[in-house]
Amino acid sequence: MENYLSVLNPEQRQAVLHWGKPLLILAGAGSGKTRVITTKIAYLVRERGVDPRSILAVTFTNKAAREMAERAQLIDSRAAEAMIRTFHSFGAWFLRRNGALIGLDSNFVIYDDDDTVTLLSSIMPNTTRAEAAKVAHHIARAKDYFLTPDDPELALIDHRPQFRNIYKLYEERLKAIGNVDFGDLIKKPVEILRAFPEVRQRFQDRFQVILVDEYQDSNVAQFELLKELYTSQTYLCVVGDDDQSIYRFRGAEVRNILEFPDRFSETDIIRLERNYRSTAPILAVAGAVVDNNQGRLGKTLQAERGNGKLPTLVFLPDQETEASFCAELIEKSLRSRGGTYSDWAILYRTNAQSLTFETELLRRHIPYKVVGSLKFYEREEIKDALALLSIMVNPRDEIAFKRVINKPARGLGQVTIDKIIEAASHAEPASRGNLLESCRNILPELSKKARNGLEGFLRILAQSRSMITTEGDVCKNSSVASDRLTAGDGLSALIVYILEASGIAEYHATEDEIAGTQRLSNLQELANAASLYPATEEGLAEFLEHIELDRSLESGEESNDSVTLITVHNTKGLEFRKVIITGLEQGIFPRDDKQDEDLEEERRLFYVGVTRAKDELYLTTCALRRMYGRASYNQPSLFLSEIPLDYIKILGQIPRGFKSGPKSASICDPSLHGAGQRDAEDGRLGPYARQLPRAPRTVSSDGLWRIGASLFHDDYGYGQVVRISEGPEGPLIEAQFETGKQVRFLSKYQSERFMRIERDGY
DNA sequence: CCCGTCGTTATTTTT
DNA sequence: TAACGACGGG
Repeated sequence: MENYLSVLNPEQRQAVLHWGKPLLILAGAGSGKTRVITTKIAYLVRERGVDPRSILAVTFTNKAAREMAERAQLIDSRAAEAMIRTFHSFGAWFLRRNGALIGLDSNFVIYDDDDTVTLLSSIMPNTTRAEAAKVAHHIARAKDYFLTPDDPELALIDHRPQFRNIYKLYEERLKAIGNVDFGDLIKKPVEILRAFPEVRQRFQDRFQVILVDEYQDSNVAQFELLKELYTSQTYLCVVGDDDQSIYRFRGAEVRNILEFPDRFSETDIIRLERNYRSTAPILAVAGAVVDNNQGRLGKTLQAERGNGKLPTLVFLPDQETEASFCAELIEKSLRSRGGTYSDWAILYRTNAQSLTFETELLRRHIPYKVVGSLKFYEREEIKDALALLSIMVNPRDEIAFKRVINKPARGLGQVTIDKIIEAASHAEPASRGNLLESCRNILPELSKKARNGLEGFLRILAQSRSMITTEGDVCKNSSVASDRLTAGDGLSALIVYILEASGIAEYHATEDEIAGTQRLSNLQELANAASLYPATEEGLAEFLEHIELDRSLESGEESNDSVTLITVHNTKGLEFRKVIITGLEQGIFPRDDKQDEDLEEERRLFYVGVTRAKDELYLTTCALRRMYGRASYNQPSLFLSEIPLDYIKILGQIPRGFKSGPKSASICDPSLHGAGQRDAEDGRLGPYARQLPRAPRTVSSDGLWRIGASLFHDDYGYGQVVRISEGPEGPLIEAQFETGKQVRFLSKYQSERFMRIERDGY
């Protein structure tokens, strides 16, 4: 392990060894960012004598947090004691310990977006769920931007005067219930740190080192959290890539990273620009497009892997042809050049686009998997099961209560349920809001049928409770007559019991029979997942928190070889040997309502997609697309026109009016581009202009080509070099093929695709 | 209680 | 277009 620093390149090593002033590491795609962070954690513990418990490393995904912890521990096992968590998991950890200061019980349950919408619906009677969802979205954004209901800036999120009141009401209800939403996991800790200096002091003393990964995705509230934890004694290091900030619509604030050097004085900046993932032509395309963004710190990726295949841009008539083109491309490639299905990923902007690909791949028996569409925890049966568990943890959870109190039907109508909730809200302070207690009190008033049903429900919950307050295996003695589900260890036995006894299992088993669904097996899967947790109060709370905060499903069936269908957003952090980015049309990607900052974000999204590719990149665009039952003729994506023509190989019919990017050598040479009308628009052409125009050459400056030289190309057949010019990217070769195709390519990007068949004398 | 039909409604989604 | 939820007839 003494050599763990020697595997780093100079910039990486500099980033690892850096200490003192705040540090911003601008880590380009594929530049070994994770290696740097993990090595840095280990280095701090090992060489700088930093107590691992004083290190706080925050990420955005559980996957990233896990990977970071694992890899740091591989270098130094003491790193296990560092606090490596997601922002939200850190917030939950903080609130369980300090929430009491603002009247939050430690047994809170974390509401997901769906629960939030349900709660809002109950606050806003006579509104549709869609409307409630919109308000919920706005409240979530407000929290992301650290705005309270009385903040004047709230109008920037939702200008309607009643929004403020609804938000306030929502906060009151959430507080009465004793639960929190995702936004609270960040916002409330900040409020506590601000209101209680002694708490702030404690945390500032504890965390001497703060590392933040994917900093470009942080929101305003998260920035505020960092500010509260930060002192001049703290070593703060953030890592990110402004070009990969793609979650603005969820409150991510790219300015956090852009303005980091302004917010923390004397910031050092280290750029990691060596890319170990993609070949040069792929990075050239990525760079050419993202360079059109104004709001960026700027960096240029260097391809450590060197040259490779030129990316291909394909013009297609419609989405069916697009799907069959992709399928054929994959099949042909596998046949002629080998490789596996899992080398391939088909990327699209919106989930709806996956359908055509699925149909086509299915038809051709090409194995595929759709990433991200599995919404396991949003399924009705799973939400039912979680609601039962939530009530056990927090008997004030009215959303969970309403969900399962009359499911399956126990003869409890809307009126009775409202009465129970109403009574609970007026109870003595000690049991205020406690719905189970309220149920007990109301029993005498009910009809026989309703009373029996409710008594049965309470008995089941009481029995479940007895299973977790006592030690260990008592659970297995309490099994129910039926055996739809199989109980495993620990908490799974409790879940199986409560699902069977409550009738939820039966309810969904019936549903399975009718609709041929897999609900029971989903419930079984949930129970299985719980077997890792002890059947104790803490185990149950931990299980629920884990589920709320980590919804990525690690399904065990990842081993089979298949093509990946995935939205561009979902590809972040992933890589594939061969990537096809589809639907590159104006209106789809980018959506045509996007302007300014939103357009720049779409461009970053395109950049993310392109930089996923290791070896081969294909871009497809359709003239006609049917969406939502409407056919529309779309222009090729703006981003395609930002790619210099000589950076790509083009297949299919180029629509008239399509122009390639302005910054390549080709566009700089007026003789190649008639009017060169873009030049005037683009001020950045200035520096290049001085190199132009240049006299036509007969021999390229690198000596590889001369006019008249013969060459061969896989797709275009035989041809001749007709023009040679020198651009800022080196010699630019223009060739005329027998098929009539005229192609321009940069000499330095010539691959095996442009084969010289007559050796020049140079 | 079950099934068919109509109407609605469609970005992206780490937590 | 197509998928899903709400509602009403049998």
